[in-house]
Amino acid sequence: MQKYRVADLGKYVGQEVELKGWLYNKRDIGKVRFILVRDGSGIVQGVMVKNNLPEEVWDKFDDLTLETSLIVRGTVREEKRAPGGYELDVTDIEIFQIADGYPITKKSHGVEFLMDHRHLWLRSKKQWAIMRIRDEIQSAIMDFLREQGFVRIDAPILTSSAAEGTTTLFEVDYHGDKAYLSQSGQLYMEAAAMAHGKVYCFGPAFRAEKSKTRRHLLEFWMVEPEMAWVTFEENLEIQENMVSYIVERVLKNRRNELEILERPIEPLEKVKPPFPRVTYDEAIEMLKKSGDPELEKIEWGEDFGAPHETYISNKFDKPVFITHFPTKMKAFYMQPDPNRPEVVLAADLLAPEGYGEIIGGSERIYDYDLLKQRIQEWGLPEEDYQWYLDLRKYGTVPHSGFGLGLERTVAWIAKLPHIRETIPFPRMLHRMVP
RNA sequence: UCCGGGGUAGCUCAAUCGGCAGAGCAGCGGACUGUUAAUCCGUUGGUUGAGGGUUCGAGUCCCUCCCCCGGAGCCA
Repeated sequence: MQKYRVADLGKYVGQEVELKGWLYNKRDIGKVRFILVRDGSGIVQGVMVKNNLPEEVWDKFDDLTLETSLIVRGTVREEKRAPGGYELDVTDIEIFQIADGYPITKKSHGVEFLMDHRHLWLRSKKQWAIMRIRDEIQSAIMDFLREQGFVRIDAPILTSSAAEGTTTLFEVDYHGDKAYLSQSGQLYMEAAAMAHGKVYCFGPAFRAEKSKTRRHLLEFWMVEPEMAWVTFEENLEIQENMVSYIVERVLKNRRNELEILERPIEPLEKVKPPFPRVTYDEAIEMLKKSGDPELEKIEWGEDFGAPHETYISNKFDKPVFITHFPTKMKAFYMQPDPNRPEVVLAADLLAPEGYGEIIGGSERIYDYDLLKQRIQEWGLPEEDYQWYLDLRKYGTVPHSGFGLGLERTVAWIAKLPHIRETIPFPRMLHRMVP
């Protein structure tokens, strides 16, 4: 293992250190040569001066190619001109393996080429920054929920039927039976919430729709908290607190990565509770008055498309909740508004800057008879939902939960044009390799 | 699945009306003591996605197929 890391070089000014890593770039201007070395924690520039180096060390520069693995020794020096503030006066280079013909060069590449080389693209500076922001968001989510008393409960990936009966699922052979890759762990979390009070699952979800947009993956990660004795309003408060905490953590711990991505931080600094709430009815009214003939076509009872969401969210500089959707539009398990049964106690959270829905949540039906009726109305196979109905039979309580899409959250916070760069190895309609 | 755009050197792209397939970068050789995608000089590199057709002649026109990108629907 390496003792010294590029990220910690500030601690070793004036000292000799040994870095183990890869050649990121090199430049040669004659009797002075520069090597950029990355070690996973960061990138540092090493300086080689011909008059100060033994010839055999000086000559090793000629063999270095992009992504050659090496061990570099040198003295750390503070340097204002260097990104990061430190440089290494190289004293020795030990080549581990010369990388011959590294495909990703310093010039521009197209998406297809980069995606074909995703296993190597991950080494690039921006991709490195994105993965570290993703990691910070995941950690922030887990820390927040743990702090709030949630227990992490893992949901199964292989399931016997659709959770919501709406979306297309990936079918797998289950020793002769049909099984499906999970599209949501929610129903299982409802069971677990009756055991632990507050629970969440955090894992992959699968949707087999042939989606081909910048907001969709076939395999994505979702965190799904579920809480007993929590009603609609309290559910929204937890969501806005969690999202605000996530943003705060990224601003605190991943400032450098945001800079690498040239992500403006002012919009993120505004993300503090409470978030604005707009009812579905109000949203329809806003669209009707938008002045855009396409948007004005929408009628009550229709779902929003991406342009509708963008229009609404652009009216606010924070994430915005859209609440009280028509019952017919939403999943079978959502609790109707007691005052208006034609709408449900559900809310979507739209991220700012046109990033669309990052959370979908609701209060769940706790009444046995109503839930049974809904299962029938939605035409779902009742026998598959017996265990789910049991939860309403043995000590039912009001409960609520939500699902937050990790990749969409990363895309928004990192301000990326496409969701495919937010996950290490994206699974898309025409992409399963690498 | 539908609509639109595209496939030319390792990469990113150009090629006028159908008339000798080009440039930048990468690679290779050389110059340069502070470079930040370094710069400068020289140089190698082609089954134009596949198949068929029209033509004296096709990267270019026609037909079939394959692949990619963007958008729609679905949703996180």
